[in-house]
Amino acid sequence: MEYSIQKLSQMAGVSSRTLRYYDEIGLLKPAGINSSGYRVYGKYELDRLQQILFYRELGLSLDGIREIVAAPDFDGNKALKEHQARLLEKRQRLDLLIANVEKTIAASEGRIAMQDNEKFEGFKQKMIDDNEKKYGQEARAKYGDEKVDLANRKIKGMSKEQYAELESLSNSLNDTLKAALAEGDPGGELGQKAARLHRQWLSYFWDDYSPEAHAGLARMYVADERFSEYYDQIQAGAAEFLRDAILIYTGMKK
Amino acid sequence: MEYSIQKLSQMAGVSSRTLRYYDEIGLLKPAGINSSGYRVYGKYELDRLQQILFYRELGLSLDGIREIVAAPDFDGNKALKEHQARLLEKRQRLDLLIANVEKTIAASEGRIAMQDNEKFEGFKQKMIDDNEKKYGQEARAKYGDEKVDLANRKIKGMSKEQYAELESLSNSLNDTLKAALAEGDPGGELGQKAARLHRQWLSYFWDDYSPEAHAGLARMYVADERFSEYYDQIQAGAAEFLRDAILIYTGMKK
DNA sequence: TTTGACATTGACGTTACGTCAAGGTGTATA
DNA sequence: TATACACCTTGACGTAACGTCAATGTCAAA
Repeated sequence: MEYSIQKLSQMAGVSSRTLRYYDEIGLLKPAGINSSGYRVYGKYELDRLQQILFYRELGLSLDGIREIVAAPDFDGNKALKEHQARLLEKRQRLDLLIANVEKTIAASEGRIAMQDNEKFEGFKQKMIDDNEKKYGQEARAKYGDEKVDLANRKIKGMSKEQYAELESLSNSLNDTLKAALAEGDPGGELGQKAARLHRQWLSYFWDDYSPEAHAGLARMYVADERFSEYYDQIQAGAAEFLRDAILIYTGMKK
Repeated sequence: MEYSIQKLSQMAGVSSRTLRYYDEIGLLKPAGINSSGYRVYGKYELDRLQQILFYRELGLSLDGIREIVAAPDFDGNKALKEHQARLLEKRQRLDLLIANVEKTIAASEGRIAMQDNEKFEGFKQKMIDDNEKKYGQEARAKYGDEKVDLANRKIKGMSKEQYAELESLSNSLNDTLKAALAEGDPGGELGQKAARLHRQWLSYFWDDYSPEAHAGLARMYVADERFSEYYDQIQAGAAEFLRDAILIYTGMKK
């Protein structure tokens, strides 16, 4: 059972260059060298190559693989579980992507109203803006980078289901806000419901809710045109109304 | 709405180096350069960057992305559907990986019999060997490289479901073969069932079935110790028995 | 005035190989 | 026996998509 470099490469489905490379970096040395200087591989090397390729398929770096297959006290189970977790995360992200692509296709085929898609874009934009408002520039120093990154990861790592929840939540918020505007009282039942929904919506991005931060954001909604524009497109004066509702909800006013 | 390179990078979640690189390769040029030589980006660039990142997430190369976002007559729908197909494939592969990892973990925790895992290894090995027998060396010239590669891709690209089917199929084959051995007649009902199952199993790897090739493989099962070893571990003489059954099934004998 | 954050270009490093180039080896065939 | 041809070797440069210095300039705040 002796294999030339090419035979082994064909069996395993890799290039012979790959095998030379693995030899070079000490990941898989041939069993020996024959009189002509050719690499000779045996059954052991085939097994080991399969192991290597297994881990490679899992997305590990060759360095990582070397550590794994070389270490005598290697806790394969632990590493595998860690990797499984990573794979599941990856699939979640992939599912989100697929949902997005599907949505984009559907939108461009006119199966769903284009407005929906615009809203999607708008929200995505607002997420980033909100986040930047709270954690941007000045706040970055205050809260530390980990928190910013955490929030960003939160948005990015959202599953399809989470995203759908978020979307229906923001729909409720919009509807409630409209109804509350008709009622006319930010401190009224509907106004306070809107504020509560807004808090729920916020909790998707912030780990640590505080009335102060919430109220601060509400004030920004009016001060910053990017936000007031967004809410006022629902109805004129909506940004101000929502601000007042939140200020009352958080106990900052009246 | 003017953004510095860093602001834009933070909003979009990429590094400023990335933006410089995109400028360098002409993928995303800043809106302008200010008096200090700083890059200045605007709303248009933000939108475009999000588009770029969207496609990047889908796994496209920057070159590919440039083509898409640069072409004015670009058929977005067609490209999107292609991407969707690619994504779905990717998820299939991921599912297979996850299933494999799960299996490996389960095996190492003793939740499933280790033999199952060994069988898995054995089968994978045998797939490669079978394939090499049919398409290796001498046959490679005859059948052409595309066919070899096609078969290899077939094995690698198998979905979890397909793999499960394949496995249950080989289980049936083993059971039938055992029963047929007890019956003792390769031409009998059970022997012929085994041959039929073997043909089905083969069809997972070969696109073009022919009785000649099938019979050829059956002869190899006895001639080559790698195969006879595998089948004889089911029961002594199994390889020979299977060969005879296949020869009868393909009309090459009696 | 100095500090510190931010910007610039330039250039080398990284991973996991692909792809020549220049040459030696082994064997089937004219 | 010559030669064609597939296979092997090492060496070295190329690739993608940035990361990571280095050296230097800009700008606002203390």
